[in-house]
This record gives sequence, C-alpha cells and structure tokens, in this order.
Amino acid sequence: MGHPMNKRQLQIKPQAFLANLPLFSDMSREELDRVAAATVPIHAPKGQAVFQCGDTCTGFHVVVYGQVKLGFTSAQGIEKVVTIVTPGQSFGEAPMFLGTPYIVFAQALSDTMLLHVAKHAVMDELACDPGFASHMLSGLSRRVVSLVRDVEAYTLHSGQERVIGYLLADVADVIDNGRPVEVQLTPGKSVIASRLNMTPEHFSRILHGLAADGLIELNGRTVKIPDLDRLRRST
Amino acid sequence: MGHPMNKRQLQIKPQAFLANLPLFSDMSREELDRVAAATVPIHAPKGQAVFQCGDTCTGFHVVVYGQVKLGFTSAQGIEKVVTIVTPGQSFGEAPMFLGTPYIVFAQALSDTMLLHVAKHAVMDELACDPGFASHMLSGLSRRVVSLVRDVEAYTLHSGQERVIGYLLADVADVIDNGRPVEVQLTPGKSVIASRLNMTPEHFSRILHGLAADGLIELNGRTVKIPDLDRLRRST
DNA sequence: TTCTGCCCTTGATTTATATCAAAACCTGCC
DNA sequence: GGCAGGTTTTGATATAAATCAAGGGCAGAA
Repeated sequence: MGHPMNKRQLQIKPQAFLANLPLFSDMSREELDRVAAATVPIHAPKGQAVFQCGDTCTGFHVVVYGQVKLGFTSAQGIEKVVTIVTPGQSFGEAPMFLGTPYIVFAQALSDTMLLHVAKHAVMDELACDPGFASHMLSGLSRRVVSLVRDVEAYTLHSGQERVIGYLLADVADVIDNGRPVEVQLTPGKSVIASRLNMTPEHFSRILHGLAADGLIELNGRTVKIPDLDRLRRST
Repeated sequence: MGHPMNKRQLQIKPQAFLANLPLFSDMSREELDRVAAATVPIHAPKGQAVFQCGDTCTGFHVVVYGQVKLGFTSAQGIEKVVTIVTPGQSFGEAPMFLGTPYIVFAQALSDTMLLHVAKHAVMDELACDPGFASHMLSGLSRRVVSLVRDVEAYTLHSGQERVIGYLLADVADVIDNGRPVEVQLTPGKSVIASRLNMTPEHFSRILHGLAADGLIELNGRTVKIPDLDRLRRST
C-alpha cells in the first residue's frame, strides 16, 4: 500500500504539499519558498524512530502519508501511546517553541513520509507574518482542546465508552444516511488499545462484547457499524 | 485572608499587574494601555462560577489572587478537576483562539480576583506585535506540555506516585538545603484528590501510608516533608 | 461552652481492569 | 501447501482503586 505518486511529487516540490495545509494556506509565494527551503522530506519505514524522548527539537514535523505514534515509555519499559498522527497533521510544535527537548518519542507505524520544517524558518516567518502566527495559535489551541478531551475520557469514561468514542471519532466526518459504516483498525489493535489506555486483552473483550450486543460487526481489523445512531445512543 | 491592598491597586490600574506578566512584559506603553482598556477586573467570591461549560468565550482570564478550578461534570453529575489555576496564570486562551465554547467550567476555590482580557484586544495586538504572538505561542505550548505530562501521570503512574508527584511539584521551586519543607493542601483534600484523579478516600489512605513510612508528616491541611530527596527517591 | 455541619478518616466490600498463560488465528514466505 | 512469525482471542486469577457505610474531628455559630 505505498504511495509512489506522492513520494515522487514530494521529491520535486514539498511546497506543493505545504501549500495545501491550512497552516500555510494563505502564505505568499515568496514566503512559501522560504519555508520550503528550510523543509526536508524524511522517509521513515515502518517501525523507525523519528525522534526519541529527550532529543533536542530543531523544528516540527508534518505527516504526508503513513502514520506516526507519539508516546512515552515508563521506567518499567511499558509503552503508552498518546496520539496517532495521520496525514496532514503536524507534531512537535510545543517543544520547538519552548526550546525544550521532546518529552515523547515518535515512531512510524507504517511506511511514512514526513516533512521537517526547521525552527529558524518558522521563527522568521512568525516575525513578519501575523497571519501565520494566527494559524500556529489555532493549531496549538486545537491540540490543547484535544488533550483536555483525552483527559476527560481517561478520567470520566469507562473502557467501553472510550472504545465507542474512538469508533465514533473515526467516522465523525462521514455522512451516514442510516447506511452501515466501516472503520479500519489500522495499524493494529494493540496500538489502539494503548492509545485508549487499556490492555489489548481488555480492548478485545470490549470489542467482542459490542459485537455480541449487535452494535458492531467484527471482521479482522475492520469494524462494521450497522447503525451509527444506535452506537451513539448506546452509552 | 483577603488582600484589600491588591484589590485597591487593581481598581486603579490593571496595567500594573498585566505589565508584570511574562505575556505582556515587553509590550510598549501604548500597547499595554490599549490592552488595559479592554481588560475588566472580576471579583469572584469562593464557590462562584466564572463560566460554565458551553458558554461562549469572549476573551481570556488571568488570576490576580485566589485560585480557580477548571473541570468537567460527567453525565452522572460527577465532577473532575482538570487544573487548579493560581495567581499569575491564565486560562481560556484555547477556546478564545478557536472561537469555540468552553469545554470546561471554571469556579473560584477561594476569594479570587481575576482580569478578563477581551478577545478583540488580543487579536488586534497579535496583528501588529510579533513579540506578543511569540509569548502567546509559548504560553499555549507550556499548556500542551503540562497536559501531556498529566496524561502520562494518569496512564503510567500509580495513585501513590501521583500524590508524590503533586507534593514535589508544589515545592519544585523552593531551595531545599536538606531543610524540611511544608506544603499547604489548600483548598481542601477532596479538590486535590479529584485533580489527581482519585477518590478522597483513596487520597487520604495514600497520604497516611506515606506518613506511616516516615516520608511525610501530616497535620491537618499542611504536609511537612522532612527529607525532600528521600521523597524524590521513594518511587 | 455546646451544638452543628462539613471535611476527613477508617473499615468492609465490590468492581473494573490488569496480569498471566495458553490456544487460535492470520499472513507472508519457502 | 505448510511453516514461522507475529497478532488476537480466551480463560483463570489477581489487584488497584471505587464504593458503601460509619465514625471522628474541627471550626464557626449561638
């Protein structure tokens, strides 16, 4: 499932991709060129670390294709996934602005293409483009809101509710006219279980419990939701 | 325990307080005046709601004195404290920048003085002062980092570890030369228990367990830490 | 001082979720 | 096809923390 077309395009012009991101969407041609000049594409095969916890941060990353997990490792070596970053999303802005080392690690979950935008370029544009600053503030604000929502889920919702929430979030944008919807559990149930702060065993049991209640149908890594509204109402 | 002096000062010049915040510290006199003109002091007696979840956001708040809890209420009426905001800190920037309603409520935990800075003033300065934008980006970045740390604590640390972490965070800035340190558990153990995502009963048991191990000494709402390093090493 | 209400503590019990262990299942590869 | 590698499921058991239910203690009111 590679994306050779995207790949080739990018090797020619990262600008093309950057220009389509909300973050850079209303930059002038010259500005975009300056940013692109400080941008370097990074190809990370499945399993490769993008950075380690504690590394110094020299810019931020944008996902072109593939997906990246951000997480931490406990003293006992247990790994907890904080976020799964998907195409069009970025990460690492906070440590970049603070000039602090990364507090999480980043690892490619599948064959992934990233863009790395150097800190100095961001700072330079920030100093002369208030519109860009606004976009950055929006991006960071969205991150804050989504983290607060995560805290809410971890502390106020049961395992089953978090699983349902995950499924619903995944199909939040699809137009369901009562039609069945499908969710792909890529890349692996264990990663999603960790993201939802539970063991793979528990996640499996919850999924099968929902299937037993007829709320979902399981088939390997794909989940079919026969009736979205019923799932929404089920909590 | 009121602060009539601060109160009087503020009624004359909110600028004086704003000017001392890192956020506004390198603004020019004129800029500061413009911001101050859009700033209104708010006095919230203990228990008063500053805003409700779902309210529209018209600016952000800064705590002058007192403290404010931010949290959510579950469908079953259970309340979870996300943060306790203390003097010099601000809150509500994220919904302000996004133009979305609040996703948490805010309530004064004690007699509290706040400043409310109107959104339009922030946006206006942002558009002409890149330095101000930088400060805002730093503030939001710090919020992101601290939320990620919270997620880490909730998911990777035991109840006891979270309690110790709270005590240590509270004394992070004091210079301990092997001297005993005191932490004040204001405003109430139940609020802190909720902040740490546990029941008051569990919090009480952990505290008394630590006391039994000689790591802390309990006396009402004050905790004495005889040996900071020992507590640090205890996990 | 005694009362009254509110925290906080203590104890007994339950529950959600983790842990441990093993079997079943894919999935690509020889 | 059949095998080796992971991943997922299933089952039995353990455990951290919640819940339920009384008590205690302290602060302010009268």
